Amino acid sequence: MEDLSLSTLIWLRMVRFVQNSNQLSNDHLRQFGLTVAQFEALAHIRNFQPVTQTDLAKGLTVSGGGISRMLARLEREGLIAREQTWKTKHITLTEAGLDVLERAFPSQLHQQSALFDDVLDEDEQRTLHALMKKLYDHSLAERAAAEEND
Amino acid sequence: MEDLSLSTLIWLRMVRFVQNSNQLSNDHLRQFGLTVAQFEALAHIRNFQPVTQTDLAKGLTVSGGGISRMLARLEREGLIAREQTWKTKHITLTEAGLDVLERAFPSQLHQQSALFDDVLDEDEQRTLHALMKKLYDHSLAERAAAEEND
DNA sequence: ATTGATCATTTGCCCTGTCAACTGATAGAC
DNA sequence: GTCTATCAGTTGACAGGGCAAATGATCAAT
Repeated sequence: MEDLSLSTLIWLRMVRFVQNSNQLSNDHLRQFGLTVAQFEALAHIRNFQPVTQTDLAKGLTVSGGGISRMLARLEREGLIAREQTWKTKHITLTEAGLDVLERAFPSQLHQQSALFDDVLDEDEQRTLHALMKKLYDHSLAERAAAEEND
Repeated sequence: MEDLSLSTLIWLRMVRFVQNSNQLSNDHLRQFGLTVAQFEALAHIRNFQPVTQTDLAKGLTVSGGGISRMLARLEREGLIAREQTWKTKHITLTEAGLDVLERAFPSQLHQQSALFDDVLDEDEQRTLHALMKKLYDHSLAERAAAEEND
């Protein structure tokens, strides 16, 4: 076992934390018949509807293909509607979609926040937020740079 | 758009950062014909071989089913060997597996570390590491608690 | 009007990953 | 010795997601 660098250790903890957190969210959302990805898609649609698939894909950072399939499932289950105008499809929540989102939203956000609030005080959260912003912005720039020379 | 709590903002940034980072790693590892998951599996096997599938699954935090499939692919490509003794299978790297791992390892670790080293100094990394440890440990405890009452 | 270029979306093929049901093998209990 | 509980691993059905090739629809130039 080689000795890992500090950044590698941070990376490992972060990946595992995100995995655990997603797992917990999935367990929690199961009672509403939703997955984390679906919950996030519904929440994003509610905030931006009507929205095109391309914009939704960007907002959720998934590929066009991925969003197409997920929306097909959500449509099949009657949670969203896709209205085609011209060449783009505009996505909106159905009654059922809004209903399940409103039932799931509060407890999901609470469950999610608790993971942070239970162990980090306000100051620590501010610090973490600032650090994550730096990392996130940098990773975005790297992704953009990778796009360029392809 | 509701105003999101600080913890939710941190969460979003962290998830997106991990996504971006994984994507960058996948792009990088493509030249070696590996995915991030495969890279991590090979690295883990090298450090602990010979190792059983169950232990490997625990080490990588994936389910037994998931590890079974991934190892089947790695075996098909000749990167690992599975030796069955009694009821358990012991996994080791093949020559080819060790070779590709040793070619990919340095640049992958470097690429990975750069994401942190480029924007965070030593102090910031120590702070982040400490915060992530708290979060990670807490998420582990929560997962354990969820297991209990099922 | 026809031909192309362009953009949104879909689809085939693949990898990752979960869960639950199933197979095989071993170890005890009788 | 047989029967059963248990444990390692596999497999089917599914969701999530990537990439690349194919569709479809619009728009611009001829």
